[in-house]
Amino acid sequence: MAASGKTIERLSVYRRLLSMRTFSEEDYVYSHELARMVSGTAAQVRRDLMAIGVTGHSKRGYRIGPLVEEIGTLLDDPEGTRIVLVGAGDLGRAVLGFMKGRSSALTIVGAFDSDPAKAGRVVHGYRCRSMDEIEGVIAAERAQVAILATPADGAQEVCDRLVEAGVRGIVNFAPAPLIVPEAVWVERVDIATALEKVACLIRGVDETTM
Amino acid sequence: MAASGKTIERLSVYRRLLSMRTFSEEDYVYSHELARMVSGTAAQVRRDLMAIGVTGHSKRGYRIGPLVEEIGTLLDDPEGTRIVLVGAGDLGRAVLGFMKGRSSALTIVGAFDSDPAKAGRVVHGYRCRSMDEIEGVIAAERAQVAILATPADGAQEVCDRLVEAGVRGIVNFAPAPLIVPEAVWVERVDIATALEKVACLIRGVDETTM
DNA sequence: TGTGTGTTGTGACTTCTTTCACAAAAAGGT
DNA sequence: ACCTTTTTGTGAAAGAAGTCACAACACACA
Ligand SMILES: NC(=O)c1ccc[n+]([C@@H]2O[C@H](COP(=O)([O-])OP(=O)(O)OC[C@H]3O[C@@H](n4cnc5c(N)ncnc54)[C@H](O)[C@@H]3O)[C@@H](O)[C@H]2O)c1
Ligand SMILES: NC(=O)c1ccc[n+]([C@@H]2O[C@H](COP(=O)([O-])OP(=O)(O)OC[C@H]3O[C@@H](n4cnc5c(N)ncnc54)[C@H](O)[C@@H]3O)[C@@H](O)[C@H]2O)c1
Repeated sequence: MAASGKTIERLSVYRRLLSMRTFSEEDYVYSHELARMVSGTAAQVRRDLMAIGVTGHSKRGYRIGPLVEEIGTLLDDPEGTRIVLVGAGDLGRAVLGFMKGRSSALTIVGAFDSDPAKAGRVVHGYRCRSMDEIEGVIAAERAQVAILATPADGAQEVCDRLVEAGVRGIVNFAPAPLIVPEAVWVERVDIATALEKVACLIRGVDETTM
Repeated sequence: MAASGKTIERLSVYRRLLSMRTFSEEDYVYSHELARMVSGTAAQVRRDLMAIGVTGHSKRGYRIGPLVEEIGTLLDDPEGTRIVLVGAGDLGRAVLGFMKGRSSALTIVGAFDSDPAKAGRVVHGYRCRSMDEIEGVIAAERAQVAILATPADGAQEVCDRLVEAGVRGIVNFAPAPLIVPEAVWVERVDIATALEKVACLIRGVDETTM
């Protein structure tokens, strides 16, 4: 029942890929089909599904409905996850557009920016608020997670405020170190690193095939 | 000398963190300082640096200048990496803004969008072009890498064109499977997965401390 | 009923990654 | 000159992740 970080990531992807196409009550999927979608192996998919106790049928595969539901019981907080976004620049706008209209366990409960010109503006349906309000909103909404999309300068300071206000997980887009207490989880999303990795790996495909 | 994917990612981060602050010819950094910045361990940092043959000094640490340079010889293609961006929506704009003005081994050589209304528009200094031109630009510029920032629908089709035109690495933001030949490297960047992972991990911190 | 085919579930194995732990090196003080 | 402190470099151990291989099962069709 204990799923590792890697498994959690893949389960999230399986679910999204399955949810994208409509399926009926009696649709099944094979481990090798999921594997192909994520460029993995069938054995790995079966291990992942084993980790959350999902069981399939020989010769038919896994029933999609229960599979999606079971992934949900692992990934989704039954009380919902409430998220604040800090930094309503280009990237913040993209994230808001992306989150908009997803009926899911993840809800944006506030978008914040330090720029007074941004306060009050509505971005993709979310009203941008002043940073002064952020502690209040986090407390009132009991937000557990923050998306940090400010420039690197000042990211640590914003981070400290978020943690102090009760946030326990941060998705960090800023290319800054972010020092946090142990109880807080930081997930770095780094486009520059992704590009550099790809650029590096496509040279020398022979060695380091990973 | 063979660096794994994980090591490459961390080296990229070390370099960026070091490059952010100015340093003089004789500045040194300790493995534990780098470790703190990436929430890792000193031993791991030393292993990473060992992988690229960088050597430090007892009691003084690693000389920053040569370290940054040596990371560069691993990560950077000496001929430069030329990148095309497909999908000049919110996310594409954010990426263009992010890439703009970085004097680095990574260069955006074209931005493309299927929306005729977008063609000709200039985004963060990059002129958005019609999809008709993409094969020509990839060939003329010898672009090796693409950033895919279109909706999931049609992502596979765009991907096929990119691969056919000669692209060998793709950073994929679209929540779509992307089936590619073995010789092409796809790096998925997935905000939804990052959020779900954080949301999942901050519950149950006791178990699965990874 | 029996045979053939294709898939799951999983123990065992392999490979990759991280951590541990300590000798050796360098610097500073006395 | 010697001792103390701090840090590197790395072999060895531990741990995590991924792969293999195959028994067990389910279905199809004769
Ligand atoms: N755009 C990308 O693809 C990309 C990729 C990786 C990382 N990033 C990073 O994400 C961050 C945001 O990128 P962007 O393109 O949206 O930049 P941006 O300049 O368009 O937006 C930044 C926003 O943050 C606000 N801000 C600045 N300081 C703040 C503070 N202390 N508190 C609250 N809000 C503050 C600004 O007012 C602005 O609206 C940057 O750190 C960037 O390096 C961006
Ligand atoms: N915004 C985010 O934070 C985020 C996060 C994860 C994934 N994504 C994904 O990134 C993609 C882009 O997001 P966005 O917010 O920029 O969306 P968007 O709708 O703002 O932009 C998409 C752009 O792609 C263009 N486009 C559509 N089909 C195309 C095609 N076949 N060829 C070329 N261009 C095409 C559209 O004209 C539009 O300009 C989406 O797949 C989204 O799911 C976004």
